[in-house]
Amino acid sequence: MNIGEASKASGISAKMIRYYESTGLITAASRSASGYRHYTEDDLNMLRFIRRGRDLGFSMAHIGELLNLWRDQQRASADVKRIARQHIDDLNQRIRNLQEMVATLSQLAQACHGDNRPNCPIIEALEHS
Amino acid sequence: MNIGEASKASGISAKMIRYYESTGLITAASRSASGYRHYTEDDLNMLRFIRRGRDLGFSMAHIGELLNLWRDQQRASADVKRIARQHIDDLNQRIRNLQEMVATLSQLAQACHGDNRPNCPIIEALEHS
DNA sequence: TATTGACCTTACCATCATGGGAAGGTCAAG
DNA sequence: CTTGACCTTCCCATGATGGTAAGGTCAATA
Repeated sequence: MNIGEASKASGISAKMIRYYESTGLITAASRSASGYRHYTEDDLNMLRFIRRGRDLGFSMAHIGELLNLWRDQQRASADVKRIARQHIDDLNQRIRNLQEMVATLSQLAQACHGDNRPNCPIIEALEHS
Repeated sequence: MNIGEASKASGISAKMIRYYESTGLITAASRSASGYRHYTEDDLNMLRFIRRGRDLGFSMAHIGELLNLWRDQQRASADVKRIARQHIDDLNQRIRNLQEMVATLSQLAQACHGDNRPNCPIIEALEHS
């Protein structure tokens, strides 16, 4: 199938499929006589694998590692688990950061009258915290 | 004071101070005869205002709006509150997304033996979910 | 058969906020 | 007068994605 169909079937834009190829994340697709990329069912499975990894927030670098492990029938599941755990830790750190921001901002917003007057604890907090 | 001192005092890199100037977020600093940027205490307060906004996760666009409101003595606190609330909603949405990823990944990681064998529910989930 | 419209190709530019580095000018202390 | 710390502008890179432009291909239809 051509790249458009592969894009629809995998949920990855044609643009990104070409980009993944250019960065070496995926091997170059075979080409028709006229230069059109051609994708097999196996290629499609790989693209879906990538999309699911992205949906779980893995970076391209991590997805590259996971793809290698996927292809390696002799892999140790410990290696996969290590990458996943590392990613979970990273996600949790980001969540904590965001939650701290929300906590601070919520307090300030609650204390703000939100009317026509200029006095505002949010602005004050930004002025000197 | 010069840009290096302003950078240390505000916690914003000299690089970013120049960038903020180039994008119009802040007005161009005055210059010495030899072209060095010069910063007053007022400038410093503005830079600190920006850094605190960044610490709270506001985008540059939002910080621009907040700066305008800060300078506007006739501002309505409702405008500030609206921006803050909007940002809180955005942060909460991002938190929910990340939490969903963590939930899925944690389940998978827990089910993964993490040993020398290749069988791995994480890889399986990426294969076909 | 000629045209049309949907598809494909590459190549370049933009995002957002930030850092790195090069090439060169300025300043103050020794 | 030299040295080292600072400053200037300019260009490039990031990560993952989208946009657009200029041009080639393909299949169906008039």
